[in-house]
Amino acid sequence: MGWDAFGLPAENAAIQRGVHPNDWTLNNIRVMKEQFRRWGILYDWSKEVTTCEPDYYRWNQWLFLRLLENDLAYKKKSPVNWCPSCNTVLANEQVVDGACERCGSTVRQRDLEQWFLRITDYAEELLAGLDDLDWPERVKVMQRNWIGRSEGADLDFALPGIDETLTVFTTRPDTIHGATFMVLAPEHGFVPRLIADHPRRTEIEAWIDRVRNTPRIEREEEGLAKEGWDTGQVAINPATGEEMPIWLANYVLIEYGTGAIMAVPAHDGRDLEFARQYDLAVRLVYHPRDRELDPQEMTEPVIGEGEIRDAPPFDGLSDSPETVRRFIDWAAGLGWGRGRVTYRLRDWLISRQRYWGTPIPVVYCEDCGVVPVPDEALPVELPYDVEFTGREGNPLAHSEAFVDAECPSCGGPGRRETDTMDTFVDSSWYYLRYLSPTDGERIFDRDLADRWAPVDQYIGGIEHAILHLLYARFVCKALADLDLIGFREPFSRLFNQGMITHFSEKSGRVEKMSKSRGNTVSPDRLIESMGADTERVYTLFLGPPEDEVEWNDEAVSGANRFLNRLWRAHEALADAPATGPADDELERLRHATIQRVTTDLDRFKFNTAVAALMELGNGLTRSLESKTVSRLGCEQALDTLVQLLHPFAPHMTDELWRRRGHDGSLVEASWPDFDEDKLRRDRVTIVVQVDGKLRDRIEVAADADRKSVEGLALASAKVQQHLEGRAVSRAVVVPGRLVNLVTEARP
RNA sequence: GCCGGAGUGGCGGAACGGUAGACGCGACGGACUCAAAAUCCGUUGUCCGCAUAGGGCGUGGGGGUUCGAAUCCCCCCUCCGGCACCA
Repeated sequence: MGWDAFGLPAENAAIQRGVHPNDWTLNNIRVMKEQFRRWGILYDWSKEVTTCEPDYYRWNQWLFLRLLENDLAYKKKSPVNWCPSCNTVLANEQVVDGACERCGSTVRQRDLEQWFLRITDYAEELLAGLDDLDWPERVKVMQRNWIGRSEGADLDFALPGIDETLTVFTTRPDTIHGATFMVLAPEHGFVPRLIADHPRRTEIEAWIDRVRNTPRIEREEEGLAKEGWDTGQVAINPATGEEMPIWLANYVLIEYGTGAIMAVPAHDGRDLEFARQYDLAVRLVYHPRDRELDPQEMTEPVIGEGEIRDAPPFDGLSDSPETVRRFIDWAAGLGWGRGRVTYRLRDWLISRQRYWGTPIPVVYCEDCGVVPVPDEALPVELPYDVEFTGREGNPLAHSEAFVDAECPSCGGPGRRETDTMDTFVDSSWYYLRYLSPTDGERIFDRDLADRWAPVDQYIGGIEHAILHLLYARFVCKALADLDLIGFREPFSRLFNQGMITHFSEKSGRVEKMSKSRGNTVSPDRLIESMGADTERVYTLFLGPPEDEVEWNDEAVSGANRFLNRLWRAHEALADAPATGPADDELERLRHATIQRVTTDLDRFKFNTAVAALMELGNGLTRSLESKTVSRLGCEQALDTLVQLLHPFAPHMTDELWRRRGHDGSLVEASWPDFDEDKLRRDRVTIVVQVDGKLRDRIEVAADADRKSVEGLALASAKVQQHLEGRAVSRAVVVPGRLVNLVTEARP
């Protein structure tokens, strides 16, 4: 069990209620442990880990230093996402629709110097590795989308006006003959020189400023109007030798590719829209085969069809990956292009301007610069005595005792880094610490790690699809490259549990059950009234665990009735007869239930496992009431039921187990086995169909051969009635299941 | 727009290509009770039908494959989720 205990909620509680984050967190852990106890949830507490303890976060710092040594951690100034409410920067993955993933505030852009981890070095492996993981498809798809690989080429364009070469990234180098203008992001490095002599320079600069300061959410908004300026400069199209005007526009993003594009309006919707808006030339490369298009009139780009014309030696080629490849080879041969793959994934921003996290272990020295804290000096501990005001700025920065530090290199005066790490760093490797949680010498025991990890079965919510799960994969690969572990993927199999939803009085809708929505059902009260076993059985019976399921307060009684019936069944055992005619039937059901529950548990189908247990319970109850099964048979059925039910309802089953006279706890008892022979029946019910429609059911000996089953089916009066004298042309016999009689004159 | 997932009774949900609706909730009828609760028994997809006789129709819609389709294939609709001015 691990407590992912650092993070903003603790610090916000401190600000709002004046409780220290450390006290608040440790108290929450205590309360939650007690809750687990009441639920009957079992963990191996000797493997407990708490990320906010120095014992743990010291190894976070140690890991950071290794990444720093290997150039996988670095600091740079760049535009970053700033949440004004949380008063900290956020990683791209923590910005959802332009808003803070945690609090929902609109995120602003700020230029700040921040620490990053070089996850982009692993983009290709993170993408390729997904194919071999036994993970839900949707999680893999989300990661693929997030990594955003695109294959294409870098192409060089001469800019005679400023004596530079402009490189653009394009996935369609095969359309270069149709490139009629260039577009740069307003932030592109060449822009100041390109517009230096522009007659309306100040206007352009004002516009650039406005675009830069547009909040991310607005700039990414759908249907945002395209705006641009002609720089008055030109680039030379290396394929045609022609001059092309260079424009600046808000639809080109500095973060992607090279921050500049070649615009091919005939074959790109965005470029076409821009060309029409500013009356720029349009030239077709791929001409549709079935119609003539006037480039000056066309309103839709030509995509994925047509053949190349007026671009020797490529004339006649169709739009295909092979054509793209030939263009790349051609450009490469002439020296103005080369194949390249780009990714949407950005490096992981881990700096946080908050107190309740792992201090980043570096010291700034005027003489030596950025100096890592030596391993022996770890952990850099969080000071307890800090003021929480809620004002902007990290409380750590106001703690002189923390900030003042000696330079580890020269011994001179230094200033400690006050940024703390994103809590996703804490959770990116914790599974390795589980193996040796108290080891004071090492981050983890490599031998144990290589023996136990990767994790065979991981369980988590979909909300971690591109956060925790991507970071943990990255850190695993980095650890492997640092030769600290011998595997490159942390979690072999992943299961996504669904959310529990419930009607919310506040919104009048069925929503995710959460405290903030005020639609929670207190497990404590339910446990109080019906017991933890009812709570557990019902929760598992709700529906498939991977689905979103709605909590139904009324349906809980079903689980409660089931358990009560079982208890009464135990009390009724004494009245069972010595011998019973239906012993075999209950015995068969008992074995069938063992089989069903065992396989259902393996498949995580807890809802159908509970259903199977209820069926055995019903069978037993009926037997006891009708007194058709011997006492021994009933006792066996009850014992098996109690054993199979134990993981679902541990408290009551353990009690019943003892009352039945067994020694010890069911936790230590073995799982029941089923006997194939006992599953067999002597006589089976066979369904008879005529032309695929159910017409009758017949009883036959289980080992009856096809011919005799067919004969019995034909002998059925109901079947004869439906055949109406038509001849049977074919009989499909599925042993033990059905007979389908196919007639000649079928409709 | 691209990609992924899902549509089954009044409700939650079951169904290796082989009896659609297991199991549970709810509802209705009955037993017990002075009464209620609890408990127990029965009915409960829908339509025709006096029927607890028989039959028609039924797994979002339309085609197809098959002796047989909720399940496999194609097209469409709706909902949920991810990505999206990504060159």
